Amino acid sequence: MADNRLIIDINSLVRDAFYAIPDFTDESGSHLGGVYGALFKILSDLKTGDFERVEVVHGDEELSLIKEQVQNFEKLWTEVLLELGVTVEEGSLSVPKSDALIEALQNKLASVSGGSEGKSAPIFNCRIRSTSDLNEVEDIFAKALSYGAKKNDNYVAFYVLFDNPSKDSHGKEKEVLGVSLCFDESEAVFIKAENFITADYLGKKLSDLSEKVSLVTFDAKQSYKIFEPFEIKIRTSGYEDDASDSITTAASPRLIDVLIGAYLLNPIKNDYEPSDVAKEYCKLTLEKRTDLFGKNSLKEADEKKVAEYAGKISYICLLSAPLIFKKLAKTNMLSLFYNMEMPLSYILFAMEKEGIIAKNDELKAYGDKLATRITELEKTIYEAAGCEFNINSPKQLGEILFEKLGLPAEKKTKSGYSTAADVLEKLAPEHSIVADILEYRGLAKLKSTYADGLAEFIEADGRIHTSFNQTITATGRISSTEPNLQNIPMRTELGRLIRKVFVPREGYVFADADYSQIELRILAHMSGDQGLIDAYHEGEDIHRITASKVFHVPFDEVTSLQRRNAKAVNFGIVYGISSFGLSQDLSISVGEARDYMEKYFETYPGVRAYQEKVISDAKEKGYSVTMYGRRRPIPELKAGNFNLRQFGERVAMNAPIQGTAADIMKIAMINVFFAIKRENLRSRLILQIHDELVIETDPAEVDKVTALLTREMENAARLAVPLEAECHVGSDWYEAK
DNA sequence: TGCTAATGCAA
DNA sequence: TATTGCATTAGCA
Repeated sequence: MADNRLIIDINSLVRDAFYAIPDFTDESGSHLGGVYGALFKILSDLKTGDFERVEVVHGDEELSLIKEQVQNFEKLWTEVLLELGVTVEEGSLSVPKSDALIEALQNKLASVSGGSEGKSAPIFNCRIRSTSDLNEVEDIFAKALSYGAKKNDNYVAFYVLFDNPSKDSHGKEKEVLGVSLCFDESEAVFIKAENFITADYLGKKLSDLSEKVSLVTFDAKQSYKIFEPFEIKIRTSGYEDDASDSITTAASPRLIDVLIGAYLLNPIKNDYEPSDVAKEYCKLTLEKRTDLFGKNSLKEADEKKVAEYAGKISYICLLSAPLIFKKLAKTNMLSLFYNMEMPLSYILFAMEKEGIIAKNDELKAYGDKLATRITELEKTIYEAAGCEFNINSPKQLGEILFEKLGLPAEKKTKSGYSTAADVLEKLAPEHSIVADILEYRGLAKLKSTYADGLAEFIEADGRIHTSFNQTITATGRISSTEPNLQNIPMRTELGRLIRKVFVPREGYVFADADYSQIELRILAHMSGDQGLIDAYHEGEDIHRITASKVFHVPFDEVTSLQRRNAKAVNFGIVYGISSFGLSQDLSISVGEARDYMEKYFETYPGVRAYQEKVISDAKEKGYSVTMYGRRRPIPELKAGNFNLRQFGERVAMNAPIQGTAADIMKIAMINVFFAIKRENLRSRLILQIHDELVIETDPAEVDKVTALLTREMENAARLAVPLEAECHVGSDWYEAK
């Protein structure tokens, strides 16, 4: 076996450490930058990875800031090699891994850690006080106004503190406990919401402040529950991708959400809390909310601790905002931040607030219908098995099928037999119990997750208010939780019927529009492959056209099998397919799958070239990029493990496509939302399902809204191929889709 | 009670 | 051994 090398590209390593993409942290999670961070990263890679040699390469660097660091690093590395007695040849800084190397690097680390890049002491240089005196509060807001109104980058930080939700119901109504403010680094104040100081009052104060002052907070979407930023209040225009220099010298005050900023700078971090921003950007340690208060009501907690917690968050926002701003500018994501994500955060809030009606009675009736059949199936299954057992337990089910009934066991999982649907489907001819189990599984899923699950989320207004999360996905999509309304069944008729319980308000209808193959169209655009681009200009059925070209048959003579295969390849390409994966999907041999892919790439050579380019760029930079500059760090590309690296390559191919689709949908949402506002319509955007938008529509506005929706979606971006959106109207979600 | 694995739903 | 998510159930510490 060839030797395992840890190849270090100084430029990208230093650049990544500098931008903290991917996350360069020490054991405690504190952010490390520059040479110190790079050294630390190499050491941890060396210790954890299975390497025999280390090789250092570097290229030209344009940014002087990074160039300097690269030179520093190179000097340092050469010193280490000299200490070890390794001869340094021109252009080849390669050295075998040894304990001596690790020790020498650790000594270097210790010698540079005393410098400016070492960790600073975690101290909050900020007094925090608390008040609920109306006069005093008026005075504080007046001071904030006079400070913030002087300059647009005189930020005033605030944080709206909500209580924990009461545990009994799913109702998300969380009480406002107060608002902290900080605009002077030496002091933060927590304003308690009590007596004359109501949540409404505080919200009004913030709304007024936002007219003249740049505000910064953590998780703006939550704070919209009490205030409306002035820039949203007066806005009627859609998305504009203005140049970054006009953003940096913004003419009017803006709202800044450091959570969203931190997410854009590192979207692969699991979740962001204020303490994470404190650690990464301010090098301060902030205790986590659950560590301080658990999940109990904060009303029962020590008032002083509560005020300190809220005050510190404002302080962290004030300190981190300029740093996050600078980093967004450096990474060319300012426009993405200001023009796309910030307005979107308000739209998501508005959609959550609007919610969607789900008919409780119908949900219940649907669930009861399922329960009847489930009971029947249980009986049949127990009889066939010869005993009663928990069908929902893969462990017990595996024992029954593969031991008691002696069916041929195929796949194994970590803990036993696999009983996944694709395995069972192959076993179906062996024993009649298998088909019943599959049906049981399907029904049980529908009942637990959808019939029963969704009913739990219907609130007093008869509507389900999902949470749209903007800072979760690695690619820039939004996600939906509590409940997830982005995975309501569609593919089977029985499941699809669930959609009938989602209805618009009395007298209204739904307008539902979805993009036609947006990801494949983006691939055509980004790859610039003329064949694929032409295919989209030729006609409607892209899969048939692809089949025709790939299999060299006339368009009208494409068989349904050929079309199906072409479709699978089209989809697979977007995910960064392997021939094995394709063979699984189509139930064909790996050889045949490889043949299909080869033919596909011959047909669309630009696609292969594009994918290779994307991978090599990502390897060089450590991240891949969407059309709108959104970055997806891919540390896996530097992994020693082959499978992990392969995964990294698939991610590198997929992220720009999925991410660009997400970007375009976000633009469409902004344009749709403000067009509705501009035209004073009563219709409301209520759902987004990645490539689909649902609007609750006043029947009098149907023509206007369907036209608007289709227009804004199709014109959200101008690509080398047309973007197509299909719009349907119906009196429930089933009909409208 | 909290965590992970297995499973399956969507784009 | 196909991308991105979220919810449920079992099973176990």
